[in-house]
Amino acid sequence: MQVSLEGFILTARHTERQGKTYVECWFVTENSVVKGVSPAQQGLFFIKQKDQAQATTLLKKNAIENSYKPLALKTFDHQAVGGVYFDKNNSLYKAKILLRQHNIDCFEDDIRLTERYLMERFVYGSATFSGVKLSQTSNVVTALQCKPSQFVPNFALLSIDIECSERGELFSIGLVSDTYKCVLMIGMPQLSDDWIHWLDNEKALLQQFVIQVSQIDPDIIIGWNVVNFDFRLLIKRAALHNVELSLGRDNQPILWRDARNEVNLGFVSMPGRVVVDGIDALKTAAYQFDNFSLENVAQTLLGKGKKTGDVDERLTQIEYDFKHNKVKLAEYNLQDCQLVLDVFKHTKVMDFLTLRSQLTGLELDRMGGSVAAFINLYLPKLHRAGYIAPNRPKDGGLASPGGYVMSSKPGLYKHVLVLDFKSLYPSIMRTFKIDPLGLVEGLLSPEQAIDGYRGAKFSRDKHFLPDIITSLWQQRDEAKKNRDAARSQAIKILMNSFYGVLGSGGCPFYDTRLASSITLRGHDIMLTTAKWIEQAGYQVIYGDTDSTFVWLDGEYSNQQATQIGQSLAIEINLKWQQNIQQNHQLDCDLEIEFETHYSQFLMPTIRGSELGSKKRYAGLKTTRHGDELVFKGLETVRSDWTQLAKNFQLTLYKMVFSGQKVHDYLLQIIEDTRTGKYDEQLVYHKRIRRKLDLYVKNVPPHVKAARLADQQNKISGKTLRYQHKSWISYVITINGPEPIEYTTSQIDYEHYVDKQIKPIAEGILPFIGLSFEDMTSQQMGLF
DNA sequence: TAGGTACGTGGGCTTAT
DNA sequence: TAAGCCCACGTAC
Repeated sequence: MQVSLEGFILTARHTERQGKTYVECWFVTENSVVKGVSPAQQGLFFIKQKDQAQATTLLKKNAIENSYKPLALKTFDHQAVGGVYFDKNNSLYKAKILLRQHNIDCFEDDIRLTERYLMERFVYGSATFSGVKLSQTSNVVTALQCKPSQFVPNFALLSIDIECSERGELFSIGLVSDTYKCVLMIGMPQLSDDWIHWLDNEKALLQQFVIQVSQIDPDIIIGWNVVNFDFRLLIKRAALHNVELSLGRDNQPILWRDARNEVNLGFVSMPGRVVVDGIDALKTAAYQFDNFSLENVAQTLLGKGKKTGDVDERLTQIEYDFKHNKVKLAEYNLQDCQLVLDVFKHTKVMDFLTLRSQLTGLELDRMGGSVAAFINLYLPKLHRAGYIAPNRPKDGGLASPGGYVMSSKPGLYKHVLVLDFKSLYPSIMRTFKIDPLGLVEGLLSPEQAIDGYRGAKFSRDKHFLPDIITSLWQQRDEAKKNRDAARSQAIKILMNSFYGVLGSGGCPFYDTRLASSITLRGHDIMLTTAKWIEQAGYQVIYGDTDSTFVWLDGEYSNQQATQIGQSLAIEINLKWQQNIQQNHQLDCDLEIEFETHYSQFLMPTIRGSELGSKKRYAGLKTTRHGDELVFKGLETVRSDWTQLAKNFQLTLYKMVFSGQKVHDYLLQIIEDTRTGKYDEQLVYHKRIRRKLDLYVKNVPPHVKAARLADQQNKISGKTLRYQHKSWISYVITINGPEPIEYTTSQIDYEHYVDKQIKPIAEGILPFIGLSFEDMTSQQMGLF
């Protein structure tokens, strides 16, 4: 029976049967879940036609089955290529290794079969698919055909969370969806709510979990660190008890893969279901939290969530409850599942991931992947233009410069305006037709081409990126108009990733001329814009990459300042249009806009110098809704400064901006610090970004503290907590840094006065004619 | 299971004195 | 022991 349906691809993989390879996709349709199986597919890569004889001989000698076909395609250096085709994935893999060993270039040999299958059909996430169904009730479609679509289903989400002992023995598993909740708990049945299912032992728990998931039949399983904690442990315990974790659809087993270069990182996959971790998902959607614990995220976003003590305390509590109060543990377990579900709903992060998938073809559970997204979008178009992708540079390629950061003019200012270019790099790529194919074609006919930098020339009409960006830009404007934040965000991130990808040696299209033609054009735009603003009679005091800070010397009302900002923006936009039409005969897509009016603004100097600082400033922003203090780069916004320093800086700047005297406050805070009034604000938090034993050349304070902590943990038989990448909280004592959980020495108050208060005071006091040294030495004299 | 560069700061380590 | 270099971290864009 022939069918045609619309669906969204949950998972796609290739399978082999009788020496042939098939693409197998699981689709969620409007009211069913369908497995589609394609006709037999061949994997392929390309080689230069001149290498064909040697390659064919080598493959034959090694008995690797293949077929070769010359194609009307060429490399970026204009050499004709042919495709080498394989029925079996393993043959392709062996072939590329063999040919590489004999220095024969293979192209696009790392594009996987399923990815190529979908991208060459321009299928990204959604698909209209058709094929043959065996019966009315079957959920399998063979002879699959796919076409692009925009269909989005309602995904069935299931939130899971496990509780276990410190040694990793399972206690319980919570499962919560919109319509169902339960906790599977090991223990003798006792009087309790019916959502608690009692199981005899760990093996029974795991078996029941598989049954439960199969019955709930979710499309997407979510949780908090669910892959690298929950599933990692579930898989380990299942192996121990010889339980098959057939959690996929059609009872397919779940698969675990360790990341290549990371110890504590792995991935799960299973046909027909996707596992999405809340932490990864929020990070991908550009959410930022100081601390990605579920408690903190739920508290920040939803204003709810339980208060928990430190990790040790929590583990002890769980183990205690498992012995003495299982119902309480079950409730706790359930609550975490519910919180994750609530966070997903609140942030609409699945909407974001779905849109990202539709824009890029990346799977829902694929994090990062900017290069892959670029390839998915670009490669099919490139092939149709007669080219294949080059290989990524072996040595990472030549470096390219980044954004232009102006020297700043330090000072305490009134009325500083910030003008920003909207999406500067994408707009440069649009305007100046920056594009990999465009570079190849531009160099072929340089006389009509657009000048780039570092010898680049870009074709005026043969290119893809400018049009892709233009289309995305329009879609984003549309999304903004419809107040569709998830869509707007997904598009913004994708647009901004294009530059990063072209500037990354990990991308096959990397070319320093592409990246430099974007960034160096940015330099020129910044400098020229600043020049025009000065010609208009204002002073530019700073700028970074796409922003320009303009000082209005004099007295202005908010309205007047805004007026000036807006007319400056209009004037500059006009000038750029004229300039680019005149010099390049191109339409200008650059757009500067008036962003902020700071009624008070501090541009500090570099510490211990007269020179203006970069990437550090503070200002009092005036908006319709009132005043707001903004800090950039300064201690207040740095997670590795103490709360004491942050509170001090905030108060001090407020006082200075409002013209208050700071003398008494400064002396008071120093005295209060010394007398122990702020002891709980003296903690440093810092990440330990490497493994603890890799710090050999010099041992920074946070590493010293971490080593002390783990020495103590070892002595008292506790788990070592700092050996791999981790976070440490510590204080500085008269005996040096000590971890907060094992602080024994007296706090070194002079350290805090000297290293947390003094530098912050010295950052701003000189601008109001004061000196920290003078103010405090008078005080010292009194003692 | 490959987005980037530019920058400031503190502190340890090495070296010249 | 002061100066300079380099490492480590976090941040702006």
